[in-house]
Amino acid sequence: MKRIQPTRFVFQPVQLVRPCEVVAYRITEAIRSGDVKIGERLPSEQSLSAQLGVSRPTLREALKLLVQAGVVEVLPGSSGGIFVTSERIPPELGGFPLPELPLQDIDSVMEARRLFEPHVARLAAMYATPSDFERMREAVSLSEETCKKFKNKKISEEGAQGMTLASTRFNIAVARATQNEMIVQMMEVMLRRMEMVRTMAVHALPDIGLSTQTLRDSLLAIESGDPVQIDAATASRIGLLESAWEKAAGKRLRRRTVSRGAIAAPRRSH
Amino acid sequence: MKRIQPTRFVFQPVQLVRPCEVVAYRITEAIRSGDVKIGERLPSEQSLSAQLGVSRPTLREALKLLVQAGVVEVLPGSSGGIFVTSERIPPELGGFPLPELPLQDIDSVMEARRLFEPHVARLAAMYATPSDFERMREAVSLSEETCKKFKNKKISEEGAQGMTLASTRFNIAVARATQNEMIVQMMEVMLRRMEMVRTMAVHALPDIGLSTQTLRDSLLAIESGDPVQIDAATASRIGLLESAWEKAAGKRLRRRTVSRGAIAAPRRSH
DNA sequence: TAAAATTTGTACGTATGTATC
DNA sequence: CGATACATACGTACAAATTTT
Repeated sequence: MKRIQPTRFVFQPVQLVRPCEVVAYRITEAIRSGDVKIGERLPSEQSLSAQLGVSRPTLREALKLLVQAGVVEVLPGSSGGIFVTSERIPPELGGFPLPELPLQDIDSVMEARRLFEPHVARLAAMYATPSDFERMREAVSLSEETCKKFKNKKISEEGAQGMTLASTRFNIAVARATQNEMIVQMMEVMLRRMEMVRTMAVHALPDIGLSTQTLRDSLLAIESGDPVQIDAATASRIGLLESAWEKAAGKRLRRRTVSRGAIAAPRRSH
Repeated sequence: MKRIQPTRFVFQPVQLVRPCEVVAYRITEAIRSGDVKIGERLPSEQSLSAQLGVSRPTLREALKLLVQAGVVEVLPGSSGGIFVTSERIPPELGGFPLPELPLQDIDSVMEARRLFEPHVARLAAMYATPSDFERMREAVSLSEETCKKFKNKKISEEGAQGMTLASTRFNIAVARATQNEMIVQMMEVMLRRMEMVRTMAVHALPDIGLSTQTLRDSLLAIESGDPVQIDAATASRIGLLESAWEKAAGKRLRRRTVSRGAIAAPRRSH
C-alpha cells in the first residue's frame, strides 16, 4: 500500500480559556464600551452570575482577577457590592479568546479598518438613534477632556490610555448605531486587535489635539449623513494612527490603499 | 446613605467551551476550508496534539466526537492514521465559540455580508496568488459537480450540503486571497453565522444551477479585477441567497440596501 | 437599641474533564 | 489504550458585615 503523505497543513495551537477569564473579559468589555461607568455599582454577585450563566464561585474567581487588576472594588454589606474603580484595563485581561495574530501582521489590522469602518459609519449614519449619538458624543468628550488635561504637557501613560479608551468607545458606539449585531461582533473582533496597536502608537502621536479633532470630525460627518464626508473623516482618523504607528514601530506599513468606488483614496506623500 | 442603583445593563450569558470541542472545531475548519480533502490522512496523534498544544487524550476525545459524527475514521497500524471520510460536518460540531446570535437577527448577517464582501473581493483581486485562484476554482468546481449530480432531481440533503460547502470554501478562498489575516478572521466569524442561514435556505433555492452560475461569475469578476464587475457579481450572489432565505423563512428581510458611493443616506425620523 | 434585609465571604461535596503514567 | 491523580467548576449552605427599619 502506497504511503499517503501526512498533510502539509499545520494547525495553529488552541488556547484554552477558563470560564472565569471569559467572565472577567465580559465585564471589562462593559467598562470599555462605557455601558458601566467609573464609580458605578454592578449588579449583585447573585444577579451577575445568573445573567452570565455561571456559578457564583466562578464569578468570584473572575472578580478576584479584576480586583487584582485594580479595575473593580468589592465591598461587603447591605450597601456594598461591586464598584468600578478604574477604566484602565490591563491588556492581559483581554485578548485571550482570540487566536493569536502575529505582531508582524499589524498592518493587516489597519488595512481591515480602512476596508470596514467607512461602510460601518455610513450605515450608522442611516440608523443611529439619539442615544447612539449620545454615546458617540460622550466618547468625543472624553477625548477632549483628556486632551485638555495634557495640553502642553508630555503625554503620560494615563493620557495615552484615555485617548485609546475614547477611540475605542467611539468605534463601539458607531458599530452599535448600525443596529446590526453581526457588525458589532465583527467590530469587537477588530478592536481587540486594535488595542494592541493603539497602546503602542498613541505615545507617538504627534498631537493628541489633532487626534481629538479627527474624532470630532467623524462625529460631525456621521451626523451630516453625507457619505463622502464620512469616508474622508474616517480615512483621516485612521491615517493619523497609521502614521503614528509607523513612527513608533520605525517601519513603514505596506499601506495598501483600499480602492473604493470612484472615490480615490487619499494618498499621503512621503 | 443614598441607595446606589445597580446598573441597568444586562450581561449576555457566556457559553463555556471544552478544549476537546475547540480542537474538534479546528479540525472541521481545516476540512471546511478544503485544506484537507476527503480521503486524506491527517498528521499522527502525536504530531497533531503537539501542533494544537493539547494533550493526546484531549485530542483523542476530539477525534471521538469527529468519528461519531462520521467526519473522520481512525485506523490502527503502521499504514493507519486519521483519515477524512466526509465533508459533511454536523452543525453541532461548530459554532460554539461565539456568543449566541438570536435567529431573528439573521438579516443582520446578510446586511453585514453586503457591506463586507464586495470590498474583500476587490482586495482579493489585487493580491490573489495563483494558488488562491486555484482554491477558488476548486470551490466552483465542487459547486458545478454537485449541480450536475442533482440535475433534474429533487435537491437532497447531501446536495444542499454540497452547495453550502462550495460557497463557504469560495468565501474562505477569497478572504485568504487578500493576504490579510485580520480579514480572514472576520470572514470566519461571519461564515460561522452564515452556515446557519445556508442550511435553512439552500433547500429553498429556486435553481442550484443559478447558484453555481453566480459563484462562477464572482470568480470571473475577481479574475478580471474590475471593481464594478466584482460588486455586481457579489451582490447578485448574495441576493440569490437572500431571496431563498425569505422564501424559506416566509418573511421578508429588512433588506437595507447598503448605500454605496454618492447615494444620499435616507434618515429615519425618530 | 434591636431586628430585618441585603450583600459579600467561606466552606464542603460532587461531578467532570484533563494530564500523567 | 487504559487507569489513576489532579485541577476546575458547580451547587448549596451557612456565616459575617453593614445599612435600613
